[in-house]
Amino acid sequence: MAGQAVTKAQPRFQPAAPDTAFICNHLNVSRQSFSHWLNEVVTADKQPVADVLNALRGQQIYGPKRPANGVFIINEGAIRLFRMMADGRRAIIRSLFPGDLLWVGSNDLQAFEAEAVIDSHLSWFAGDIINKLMHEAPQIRAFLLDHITEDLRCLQNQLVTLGRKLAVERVAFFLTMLAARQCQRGMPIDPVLLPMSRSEIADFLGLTTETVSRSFSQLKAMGNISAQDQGAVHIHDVERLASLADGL
Amino acid sequence: MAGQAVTKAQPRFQPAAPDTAFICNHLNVSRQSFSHWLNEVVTADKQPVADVLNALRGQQIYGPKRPANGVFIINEGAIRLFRMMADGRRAIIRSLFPGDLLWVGSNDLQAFEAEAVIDSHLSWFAGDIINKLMHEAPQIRAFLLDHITEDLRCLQNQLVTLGRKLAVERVAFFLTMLAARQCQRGMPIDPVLLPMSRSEIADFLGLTTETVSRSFSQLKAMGNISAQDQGAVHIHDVERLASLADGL
DNA sequence: CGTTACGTTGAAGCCAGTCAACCTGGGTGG
DNA sequence: CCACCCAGGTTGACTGGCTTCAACGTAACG
Repeated sequence: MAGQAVTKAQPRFQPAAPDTAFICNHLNVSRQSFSHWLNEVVTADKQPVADVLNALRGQQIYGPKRPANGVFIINEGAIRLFRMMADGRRAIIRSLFPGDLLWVGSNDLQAFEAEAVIDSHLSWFAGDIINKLMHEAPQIRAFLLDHITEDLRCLQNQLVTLGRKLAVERVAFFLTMLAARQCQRGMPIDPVLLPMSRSEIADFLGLTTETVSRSFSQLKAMGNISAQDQGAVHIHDVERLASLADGL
Repeated sequence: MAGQAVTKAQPRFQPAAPDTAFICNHLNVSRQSFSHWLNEVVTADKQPVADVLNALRGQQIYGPKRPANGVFIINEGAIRLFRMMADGRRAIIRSLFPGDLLWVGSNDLQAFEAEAVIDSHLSWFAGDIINKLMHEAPQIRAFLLDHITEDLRCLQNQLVTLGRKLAVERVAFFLTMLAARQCQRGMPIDPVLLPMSRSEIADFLGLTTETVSRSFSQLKAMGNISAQDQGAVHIHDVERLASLADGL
């Protein structure tokens, strides 16, 4: 189940910075398509700048054993960022969906691991390429910075949730967030898809599977959500669920 | 107690980007002095690029009412980033000390407030100035990016702490972190200074003042720390405290 | 010397964790 | 095809760690 090496379409994980000549037309594109556009960037001799990676369900994408410096873009699938404590406690730091970015710092080896929740497809941009892109294309720099500050805000929301919210509020927050991200990606909001198990949700919200399950039931009983199967949920009133998540 | 307007030494909170001509010599300086060095950056006509702000204890520095886009640098004092929930629950997201940076995103109004824990002194760099700096001085860009990824890692640590750790482990984590930051800033490690009250620590760790107090007592009883007065703590064995924080 | 804010300690209550039983659906093999 | 297994989800009963409520101690300040 847990990760072997990832299948790599092209074998250059950390190549020397190519002489990039960018297609810097039509840059006023929306957020999620910008990620997609980045994948089209090529060098002067028409070589793609990004490394393409395919990761099967459960495979490790990044870990302490593999220090690096650069940015992943998630094209398809779902990625989880997590950290294990010595005694087996797991904390899921973030879930990444198509269009999301994953920064991997250079300083010291990172304190988290990343693996595929479902079969996924990603691109890797090495640090020096990112540097070059940020230097030569201000729009890309702005995009990357926007994204990283968005990540910060997201983590701040999670901190408030883990620090001060009750179980039901946490689950309500989780569903609201999933719904928001889903429509941010241009998908319909009605069936909110849960591409992860209860124990993943639990480790994400700082709860146990049982408590997550109970909170789901409670939300159903209160008439906030209903579920056909256990991988999809229908939210009756998004506003109401959101204010429930904020303790109102 | 809670914030009036901050005293501003120079009255341009969001000025037009000046024609910056930078002193880009001697850039191989260490982390904390780099922040200090940034304050020395001037425009072509010798005007300082940064806005200087003084904030008294308890004054608000940034809030939802004051949307902006740029970077604060903390020169002196201590700043807390926090979020209030509607019913009064408070979550402290981060404490900032001299040398730390505070990014304020542009997209939508931020979901946190910042205020001075003790009398503080900061610099403000508006978004367009930051942009210009990042474009013209790659070292500054690298420094800023390093700092923001460091922030991310820090928030990730907090998430693990709030999500999966017991009360004593949280306090141990807190003290370890303070100690680390203190020696990162070139200060002696021996008396770890606590420039905040128990209720601040509580809101930072997702606990109550009582539980924080009990955990301190427990750490004393276990022989991990000792305290002369309640604003300074002596850690007997930093390694041991750190591993305690990791649940070992 | 009283007041006030903050910290500590104790006792009781509650929310979420733990343990366990049961259910369901999907895969396997007889 | 059905019996069987197994992993994941739900629900119930009990436990435990943190919160809540409350009393007391202590230091700063007028």
